[in-house]
Amino acid sequence: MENIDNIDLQILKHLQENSNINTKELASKLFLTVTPVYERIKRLERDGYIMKYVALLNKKKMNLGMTVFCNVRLKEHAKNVGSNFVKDIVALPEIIECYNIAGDYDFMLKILVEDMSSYQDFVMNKLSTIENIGNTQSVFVMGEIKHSTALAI
Amino acid sequence: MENIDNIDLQILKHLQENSNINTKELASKLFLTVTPVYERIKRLERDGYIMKYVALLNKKKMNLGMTVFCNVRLKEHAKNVGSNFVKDIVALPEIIECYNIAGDYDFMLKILVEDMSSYQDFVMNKLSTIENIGNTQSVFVMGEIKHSTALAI
DNA sequence: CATGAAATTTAGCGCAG
DNA sequence: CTGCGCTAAATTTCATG
Repeated sequence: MENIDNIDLQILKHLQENSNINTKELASKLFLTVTPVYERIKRLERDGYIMKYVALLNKKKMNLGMTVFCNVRLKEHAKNVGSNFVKDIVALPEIIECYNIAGDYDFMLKILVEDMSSYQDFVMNKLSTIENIGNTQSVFVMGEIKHSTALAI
Repeated sequence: MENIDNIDLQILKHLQENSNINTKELASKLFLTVTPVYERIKRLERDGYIMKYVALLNKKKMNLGMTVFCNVRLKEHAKNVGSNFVKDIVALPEIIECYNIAGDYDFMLKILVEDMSSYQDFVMNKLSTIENIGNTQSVFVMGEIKHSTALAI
């Protein structure tokens, strides 16, 4: 963030919204030629400001229209117990995100499934088989108001 | 999901992880030539399976290292009141995600800020100025275990 | 699925602040 | 001496047969 100027920020803003924009078009938006834009993008990638380029899919179309946040409390909090839990969590593809949180629960999971019965199956046959889970609380998403992958920069 | 076969799924899987892979390389992974892969990608874009292509940035590097989930309860639940709230929420760039949820609270917000004092500033000077917010509960993220934009397909 | 033209990416080189 | 513009080769995209 030290060695990154306003032009870099403009580039990042655009690439966050659409990474398939070509260098020429991006350059014209910034009133530059392709070379500086190309070199800046490469530098931003090299220096780790840009992590990766991905395609975002339509959840509904992929039959994953149901989102549930699941708060999890562990039984024990020994270090190895927590890391075993983490290893199991990472292996479950339905779990899109997992955070270690402060407050009443230890972890919050974001889970994507097709419908309620898939969620039931997930909880009964996958989540519950993970050792050391104390109790859980499911928060069902009724509507997605805003969902951005773009950072406010 | 009806008119989409296993090859399409393989393509989507790869593009979810790295959308900058070129058609030639993707084709060789799938033991195909570039033409069918190219045409399938275009079809998946046209049919809305692929929503957009984006660059994912490094939060820490962009000085947005702190994640907070904020549960919000409204005072009133009249329809126009809720939609005003939604309009205000969408306008705040710190709010990366917003869900209408079932349970004790009405909405859950995912907020990205630099540090605790930025969060205090956000709550005091931005969130609190939104009309009709009853009460809020902040859940601080201590660690990000898993964070994927890729759907499990 | 192969081919080839068009566009874009990528790299080298010279110039200005 | 860093950053920009120009030019040209390599690569990729994309329409046609």
